[in-house]
Amino acid sequence: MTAPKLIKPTESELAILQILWEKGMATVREVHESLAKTKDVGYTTTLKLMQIMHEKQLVKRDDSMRTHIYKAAVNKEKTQKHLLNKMINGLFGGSSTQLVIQALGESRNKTSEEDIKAIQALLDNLKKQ
Amino acid sequence: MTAPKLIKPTESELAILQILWEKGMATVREVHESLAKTKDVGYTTTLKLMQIMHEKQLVKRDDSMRTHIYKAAVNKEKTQKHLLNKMINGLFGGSSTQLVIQALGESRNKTSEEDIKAIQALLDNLKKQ
DNA sequence: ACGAATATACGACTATTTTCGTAAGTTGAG
DNA sequence: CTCAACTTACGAAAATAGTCGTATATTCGT
Repeated sequence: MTAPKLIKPTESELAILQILWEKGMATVREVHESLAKTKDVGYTTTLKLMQIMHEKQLVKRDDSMRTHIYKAAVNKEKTQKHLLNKMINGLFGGSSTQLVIQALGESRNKTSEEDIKAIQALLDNLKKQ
Repeated sequence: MTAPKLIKPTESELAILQILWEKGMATVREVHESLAKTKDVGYTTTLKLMQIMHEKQLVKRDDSMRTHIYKAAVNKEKTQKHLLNKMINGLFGGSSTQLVIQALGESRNKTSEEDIKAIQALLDNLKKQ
């Protein structure tokens, strides 16, 4: 049992997970530099956050070297699904399609050909039922 | 200026807004009974929360009677959009379609004929561009 | 070898959110 | 009228989240 049952990252933790998912693995410094682009925060704050995440088992780390290497310990898709479900239940009365409708309305501009095809495929699949 | 610029209800506040959106208007007692169905919380807790929400302008109230009547002061769709965007940016790398794909995969069962049509229409619209 | 730069650990302070006890006023049944 | 039930207001404790200063250790360039 390595991963936590209930995935409940805070907002800051999510920002860090985001970066780790993208990079695969990273040092505190790397994560911090990335964070610092959009948020004004001290290095030790990032460090502390990542240490807490380690305690909570949200991230794994290799501390065999002086500079520790971190990686996400929770699955990206699982986490997305989990939080998406929470939002669907908490904000869209349990209707995932209601959320989809809102979200599609949201994508004013950049919806790629492939994305549309992917959605169409899912939709066709739903139609069959 | 009645409504707050930035809509940032907490989780508990969201639960209350949810109820107010559904009921239209309600007393603290009504909201509390509704909340109490799924969460074990004291009456004065609900009351306090609603008072805070009033300060924050998240709800309006008619206090001309002893028992005050509350109603949501923020628009449901606006709030949904706002939080959806936050999730899209914070968890789906800014890609709303990525979220849609996840969400559609989520709707295992209950996707009504109408819902599918609505989504199809939006999709057709996107295709044209 | 020495000092600057950089790393982790850790405690503590701040802020926010959630919780509820208690006080005090109002209402309504009998 | 009187008391029990109910209401709002308020303060403050408890829980959670985010912040960073400082101590200490390690590394590296010169």
